[in-house]
Amino acid sequence: MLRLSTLFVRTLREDPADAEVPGHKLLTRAGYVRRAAPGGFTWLPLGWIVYRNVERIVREEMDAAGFQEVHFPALLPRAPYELTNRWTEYGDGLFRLQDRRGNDFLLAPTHEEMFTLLVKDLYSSYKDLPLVIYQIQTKFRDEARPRAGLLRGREFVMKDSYSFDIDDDGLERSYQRHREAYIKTFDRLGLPHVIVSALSGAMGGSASEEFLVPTDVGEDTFVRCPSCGYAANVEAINIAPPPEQPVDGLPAAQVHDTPDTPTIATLVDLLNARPDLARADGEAWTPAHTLKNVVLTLRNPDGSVELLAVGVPGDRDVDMKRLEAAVYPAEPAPLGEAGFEANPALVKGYIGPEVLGESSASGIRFLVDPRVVTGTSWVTGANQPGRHVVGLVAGRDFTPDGVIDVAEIGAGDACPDCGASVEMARGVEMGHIFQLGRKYAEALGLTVLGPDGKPITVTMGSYGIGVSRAVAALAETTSDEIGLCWPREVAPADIHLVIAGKPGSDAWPAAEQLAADLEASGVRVLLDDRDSVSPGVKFKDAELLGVPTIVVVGKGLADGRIEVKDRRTGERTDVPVAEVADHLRALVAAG
RNA sequence: CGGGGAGUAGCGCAGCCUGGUAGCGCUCCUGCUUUGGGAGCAGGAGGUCGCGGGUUCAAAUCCCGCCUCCCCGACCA
Repeated sequence: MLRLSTLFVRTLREDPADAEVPGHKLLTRAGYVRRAAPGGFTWLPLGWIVYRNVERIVREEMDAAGFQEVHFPALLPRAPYELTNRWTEYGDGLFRLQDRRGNDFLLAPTHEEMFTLLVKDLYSSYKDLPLVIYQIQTKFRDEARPRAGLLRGREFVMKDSYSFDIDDDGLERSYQRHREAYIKTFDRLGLPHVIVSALSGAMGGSASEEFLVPTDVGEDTFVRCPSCGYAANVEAINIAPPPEQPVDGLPAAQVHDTPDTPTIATLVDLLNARPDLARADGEAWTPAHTLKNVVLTLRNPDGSVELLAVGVPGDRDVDMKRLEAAVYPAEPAPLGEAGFEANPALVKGYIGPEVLGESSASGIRFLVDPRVVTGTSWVTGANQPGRHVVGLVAGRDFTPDGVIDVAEIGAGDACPDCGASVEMARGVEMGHIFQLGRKYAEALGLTVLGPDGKPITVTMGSYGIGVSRAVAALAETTSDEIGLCWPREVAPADIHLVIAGKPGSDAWPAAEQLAADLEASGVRVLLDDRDSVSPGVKFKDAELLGVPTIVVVGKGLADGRIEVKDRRTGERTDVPVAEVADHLRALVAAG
């Protein structure tokens, strides 16, 4: 039994100044966590109970799925990460340190290498597979900017599991087992979630899905189709290209003077103001009729830098996150003034396809949005200051080097599957299941002997759940204006029992007896037995702390009644004293 | 990495412009009163004013440097 008279907790009346998101404010005000370092948090007793409940649920569901728990050090030597090149590839996000002899170590951001090497160490036959092992371990990432409290720290707890199979079918089965286990896990945690298509990325592999918890404070943006159920991270969505059109009969491209049109908006205004440039179909010009060509630098992991030109319809901007994802592991950056000076063929504000492309004079690789299909006609830069070309037709007047799908996605865009309008929403990435493939097995030499005595390279999957982050996500999604509001299975207690009578009154022994009765039958009780604290304070604290059921022993006792209040709905029920214990046991059993 | 804002008691803030005994609310402690919606009265505790340097008779306050935290941004040609 937890007693508020002795519990190590202090609730705050005011919001902490360094907290921004609602869940973080409440976790701090309710005395669940304290910030201890930039991106690092101390768990207080109530928070730690909730954390361990979340961890227990995750562990139980992993075990139920037949996965086996192991535990690696968080402090690892450099060598394994050198073998996969991640010592350097991970960049500034990796915490590196040295021991007293100057040997390099790291605080692990993930453990693919260690899992792979462990299996290589112990297993050598196809008969040993499939295998899934997991751990629940503190991870370290040197985030450039920790934010939103526990949601994005530099030290956090993650459950990561890895599957090992001899072929793609086996990998698919391991993947599906995780998918099902994750759905059960999130349902039990009481976390609303959306499964979205995610990037398989440059890591290879065919399938990747994220479990997102929808909330405005999430840092991932995803699209959802209300019509067919399609859902995808904006980084992973592939838009459906329009059909190609015949180029025959389209008017020839013409270059026009377009003074004072440094932006798309001014260009469109000018086009519409010029009768001689009226569109053949009689419609007004819109930004969607223009082709905007953005030149970027790409820095490769080996340090080399190349240029890339991206052509997108003028009504859309390049989405930086989608671009980063599309060119990973290279890092994109704007060209900048120096870049324009170094490439005189590029006329700022008037870049057109003629000077772009690997076979052009500039040699700059030129990739276009999927909407720029053969037969589409565009207004775009004429590579001279103050001039644009009208009627430049893809497939006739220019041929890009390829397609890149990095334009911004917006609400109302067509669903790639069914064509209906999609919705946009934000979410927190709570889980990620991912078919890794053979990248790590190849890099680290993980093979097993097959039935024919020949080595088979193992294929792997990796699957994560943010455990500490789940506590924050729960605080974010289940709380309200007055406080936290935990799902029962993760709550620090089942019953928050408030003694609202005067010290020395009947309420005290009655509440003590009820608490003891409940505890004896396995119901977890948080008893507010503080004297010299007014009932008002106790009620406010009960609402703030977020235990799902609040029981008040007070003035109703004179009539033989005890008040039972549902934290979420606020609904109050008066229950006769003789029945209240059974009533509460039934509530708890019902979840 | 760029731009803003901030750092003064455990928490939230004022004071700084115009240099001169460091303040308010909450919390905490003592006593009395109070006990169904963040109580009242009285008394009290609690400070390296982020760090370092400088100017000055005198610096929370002015000047220089640094550190840290929070927010926004990171492309729009």
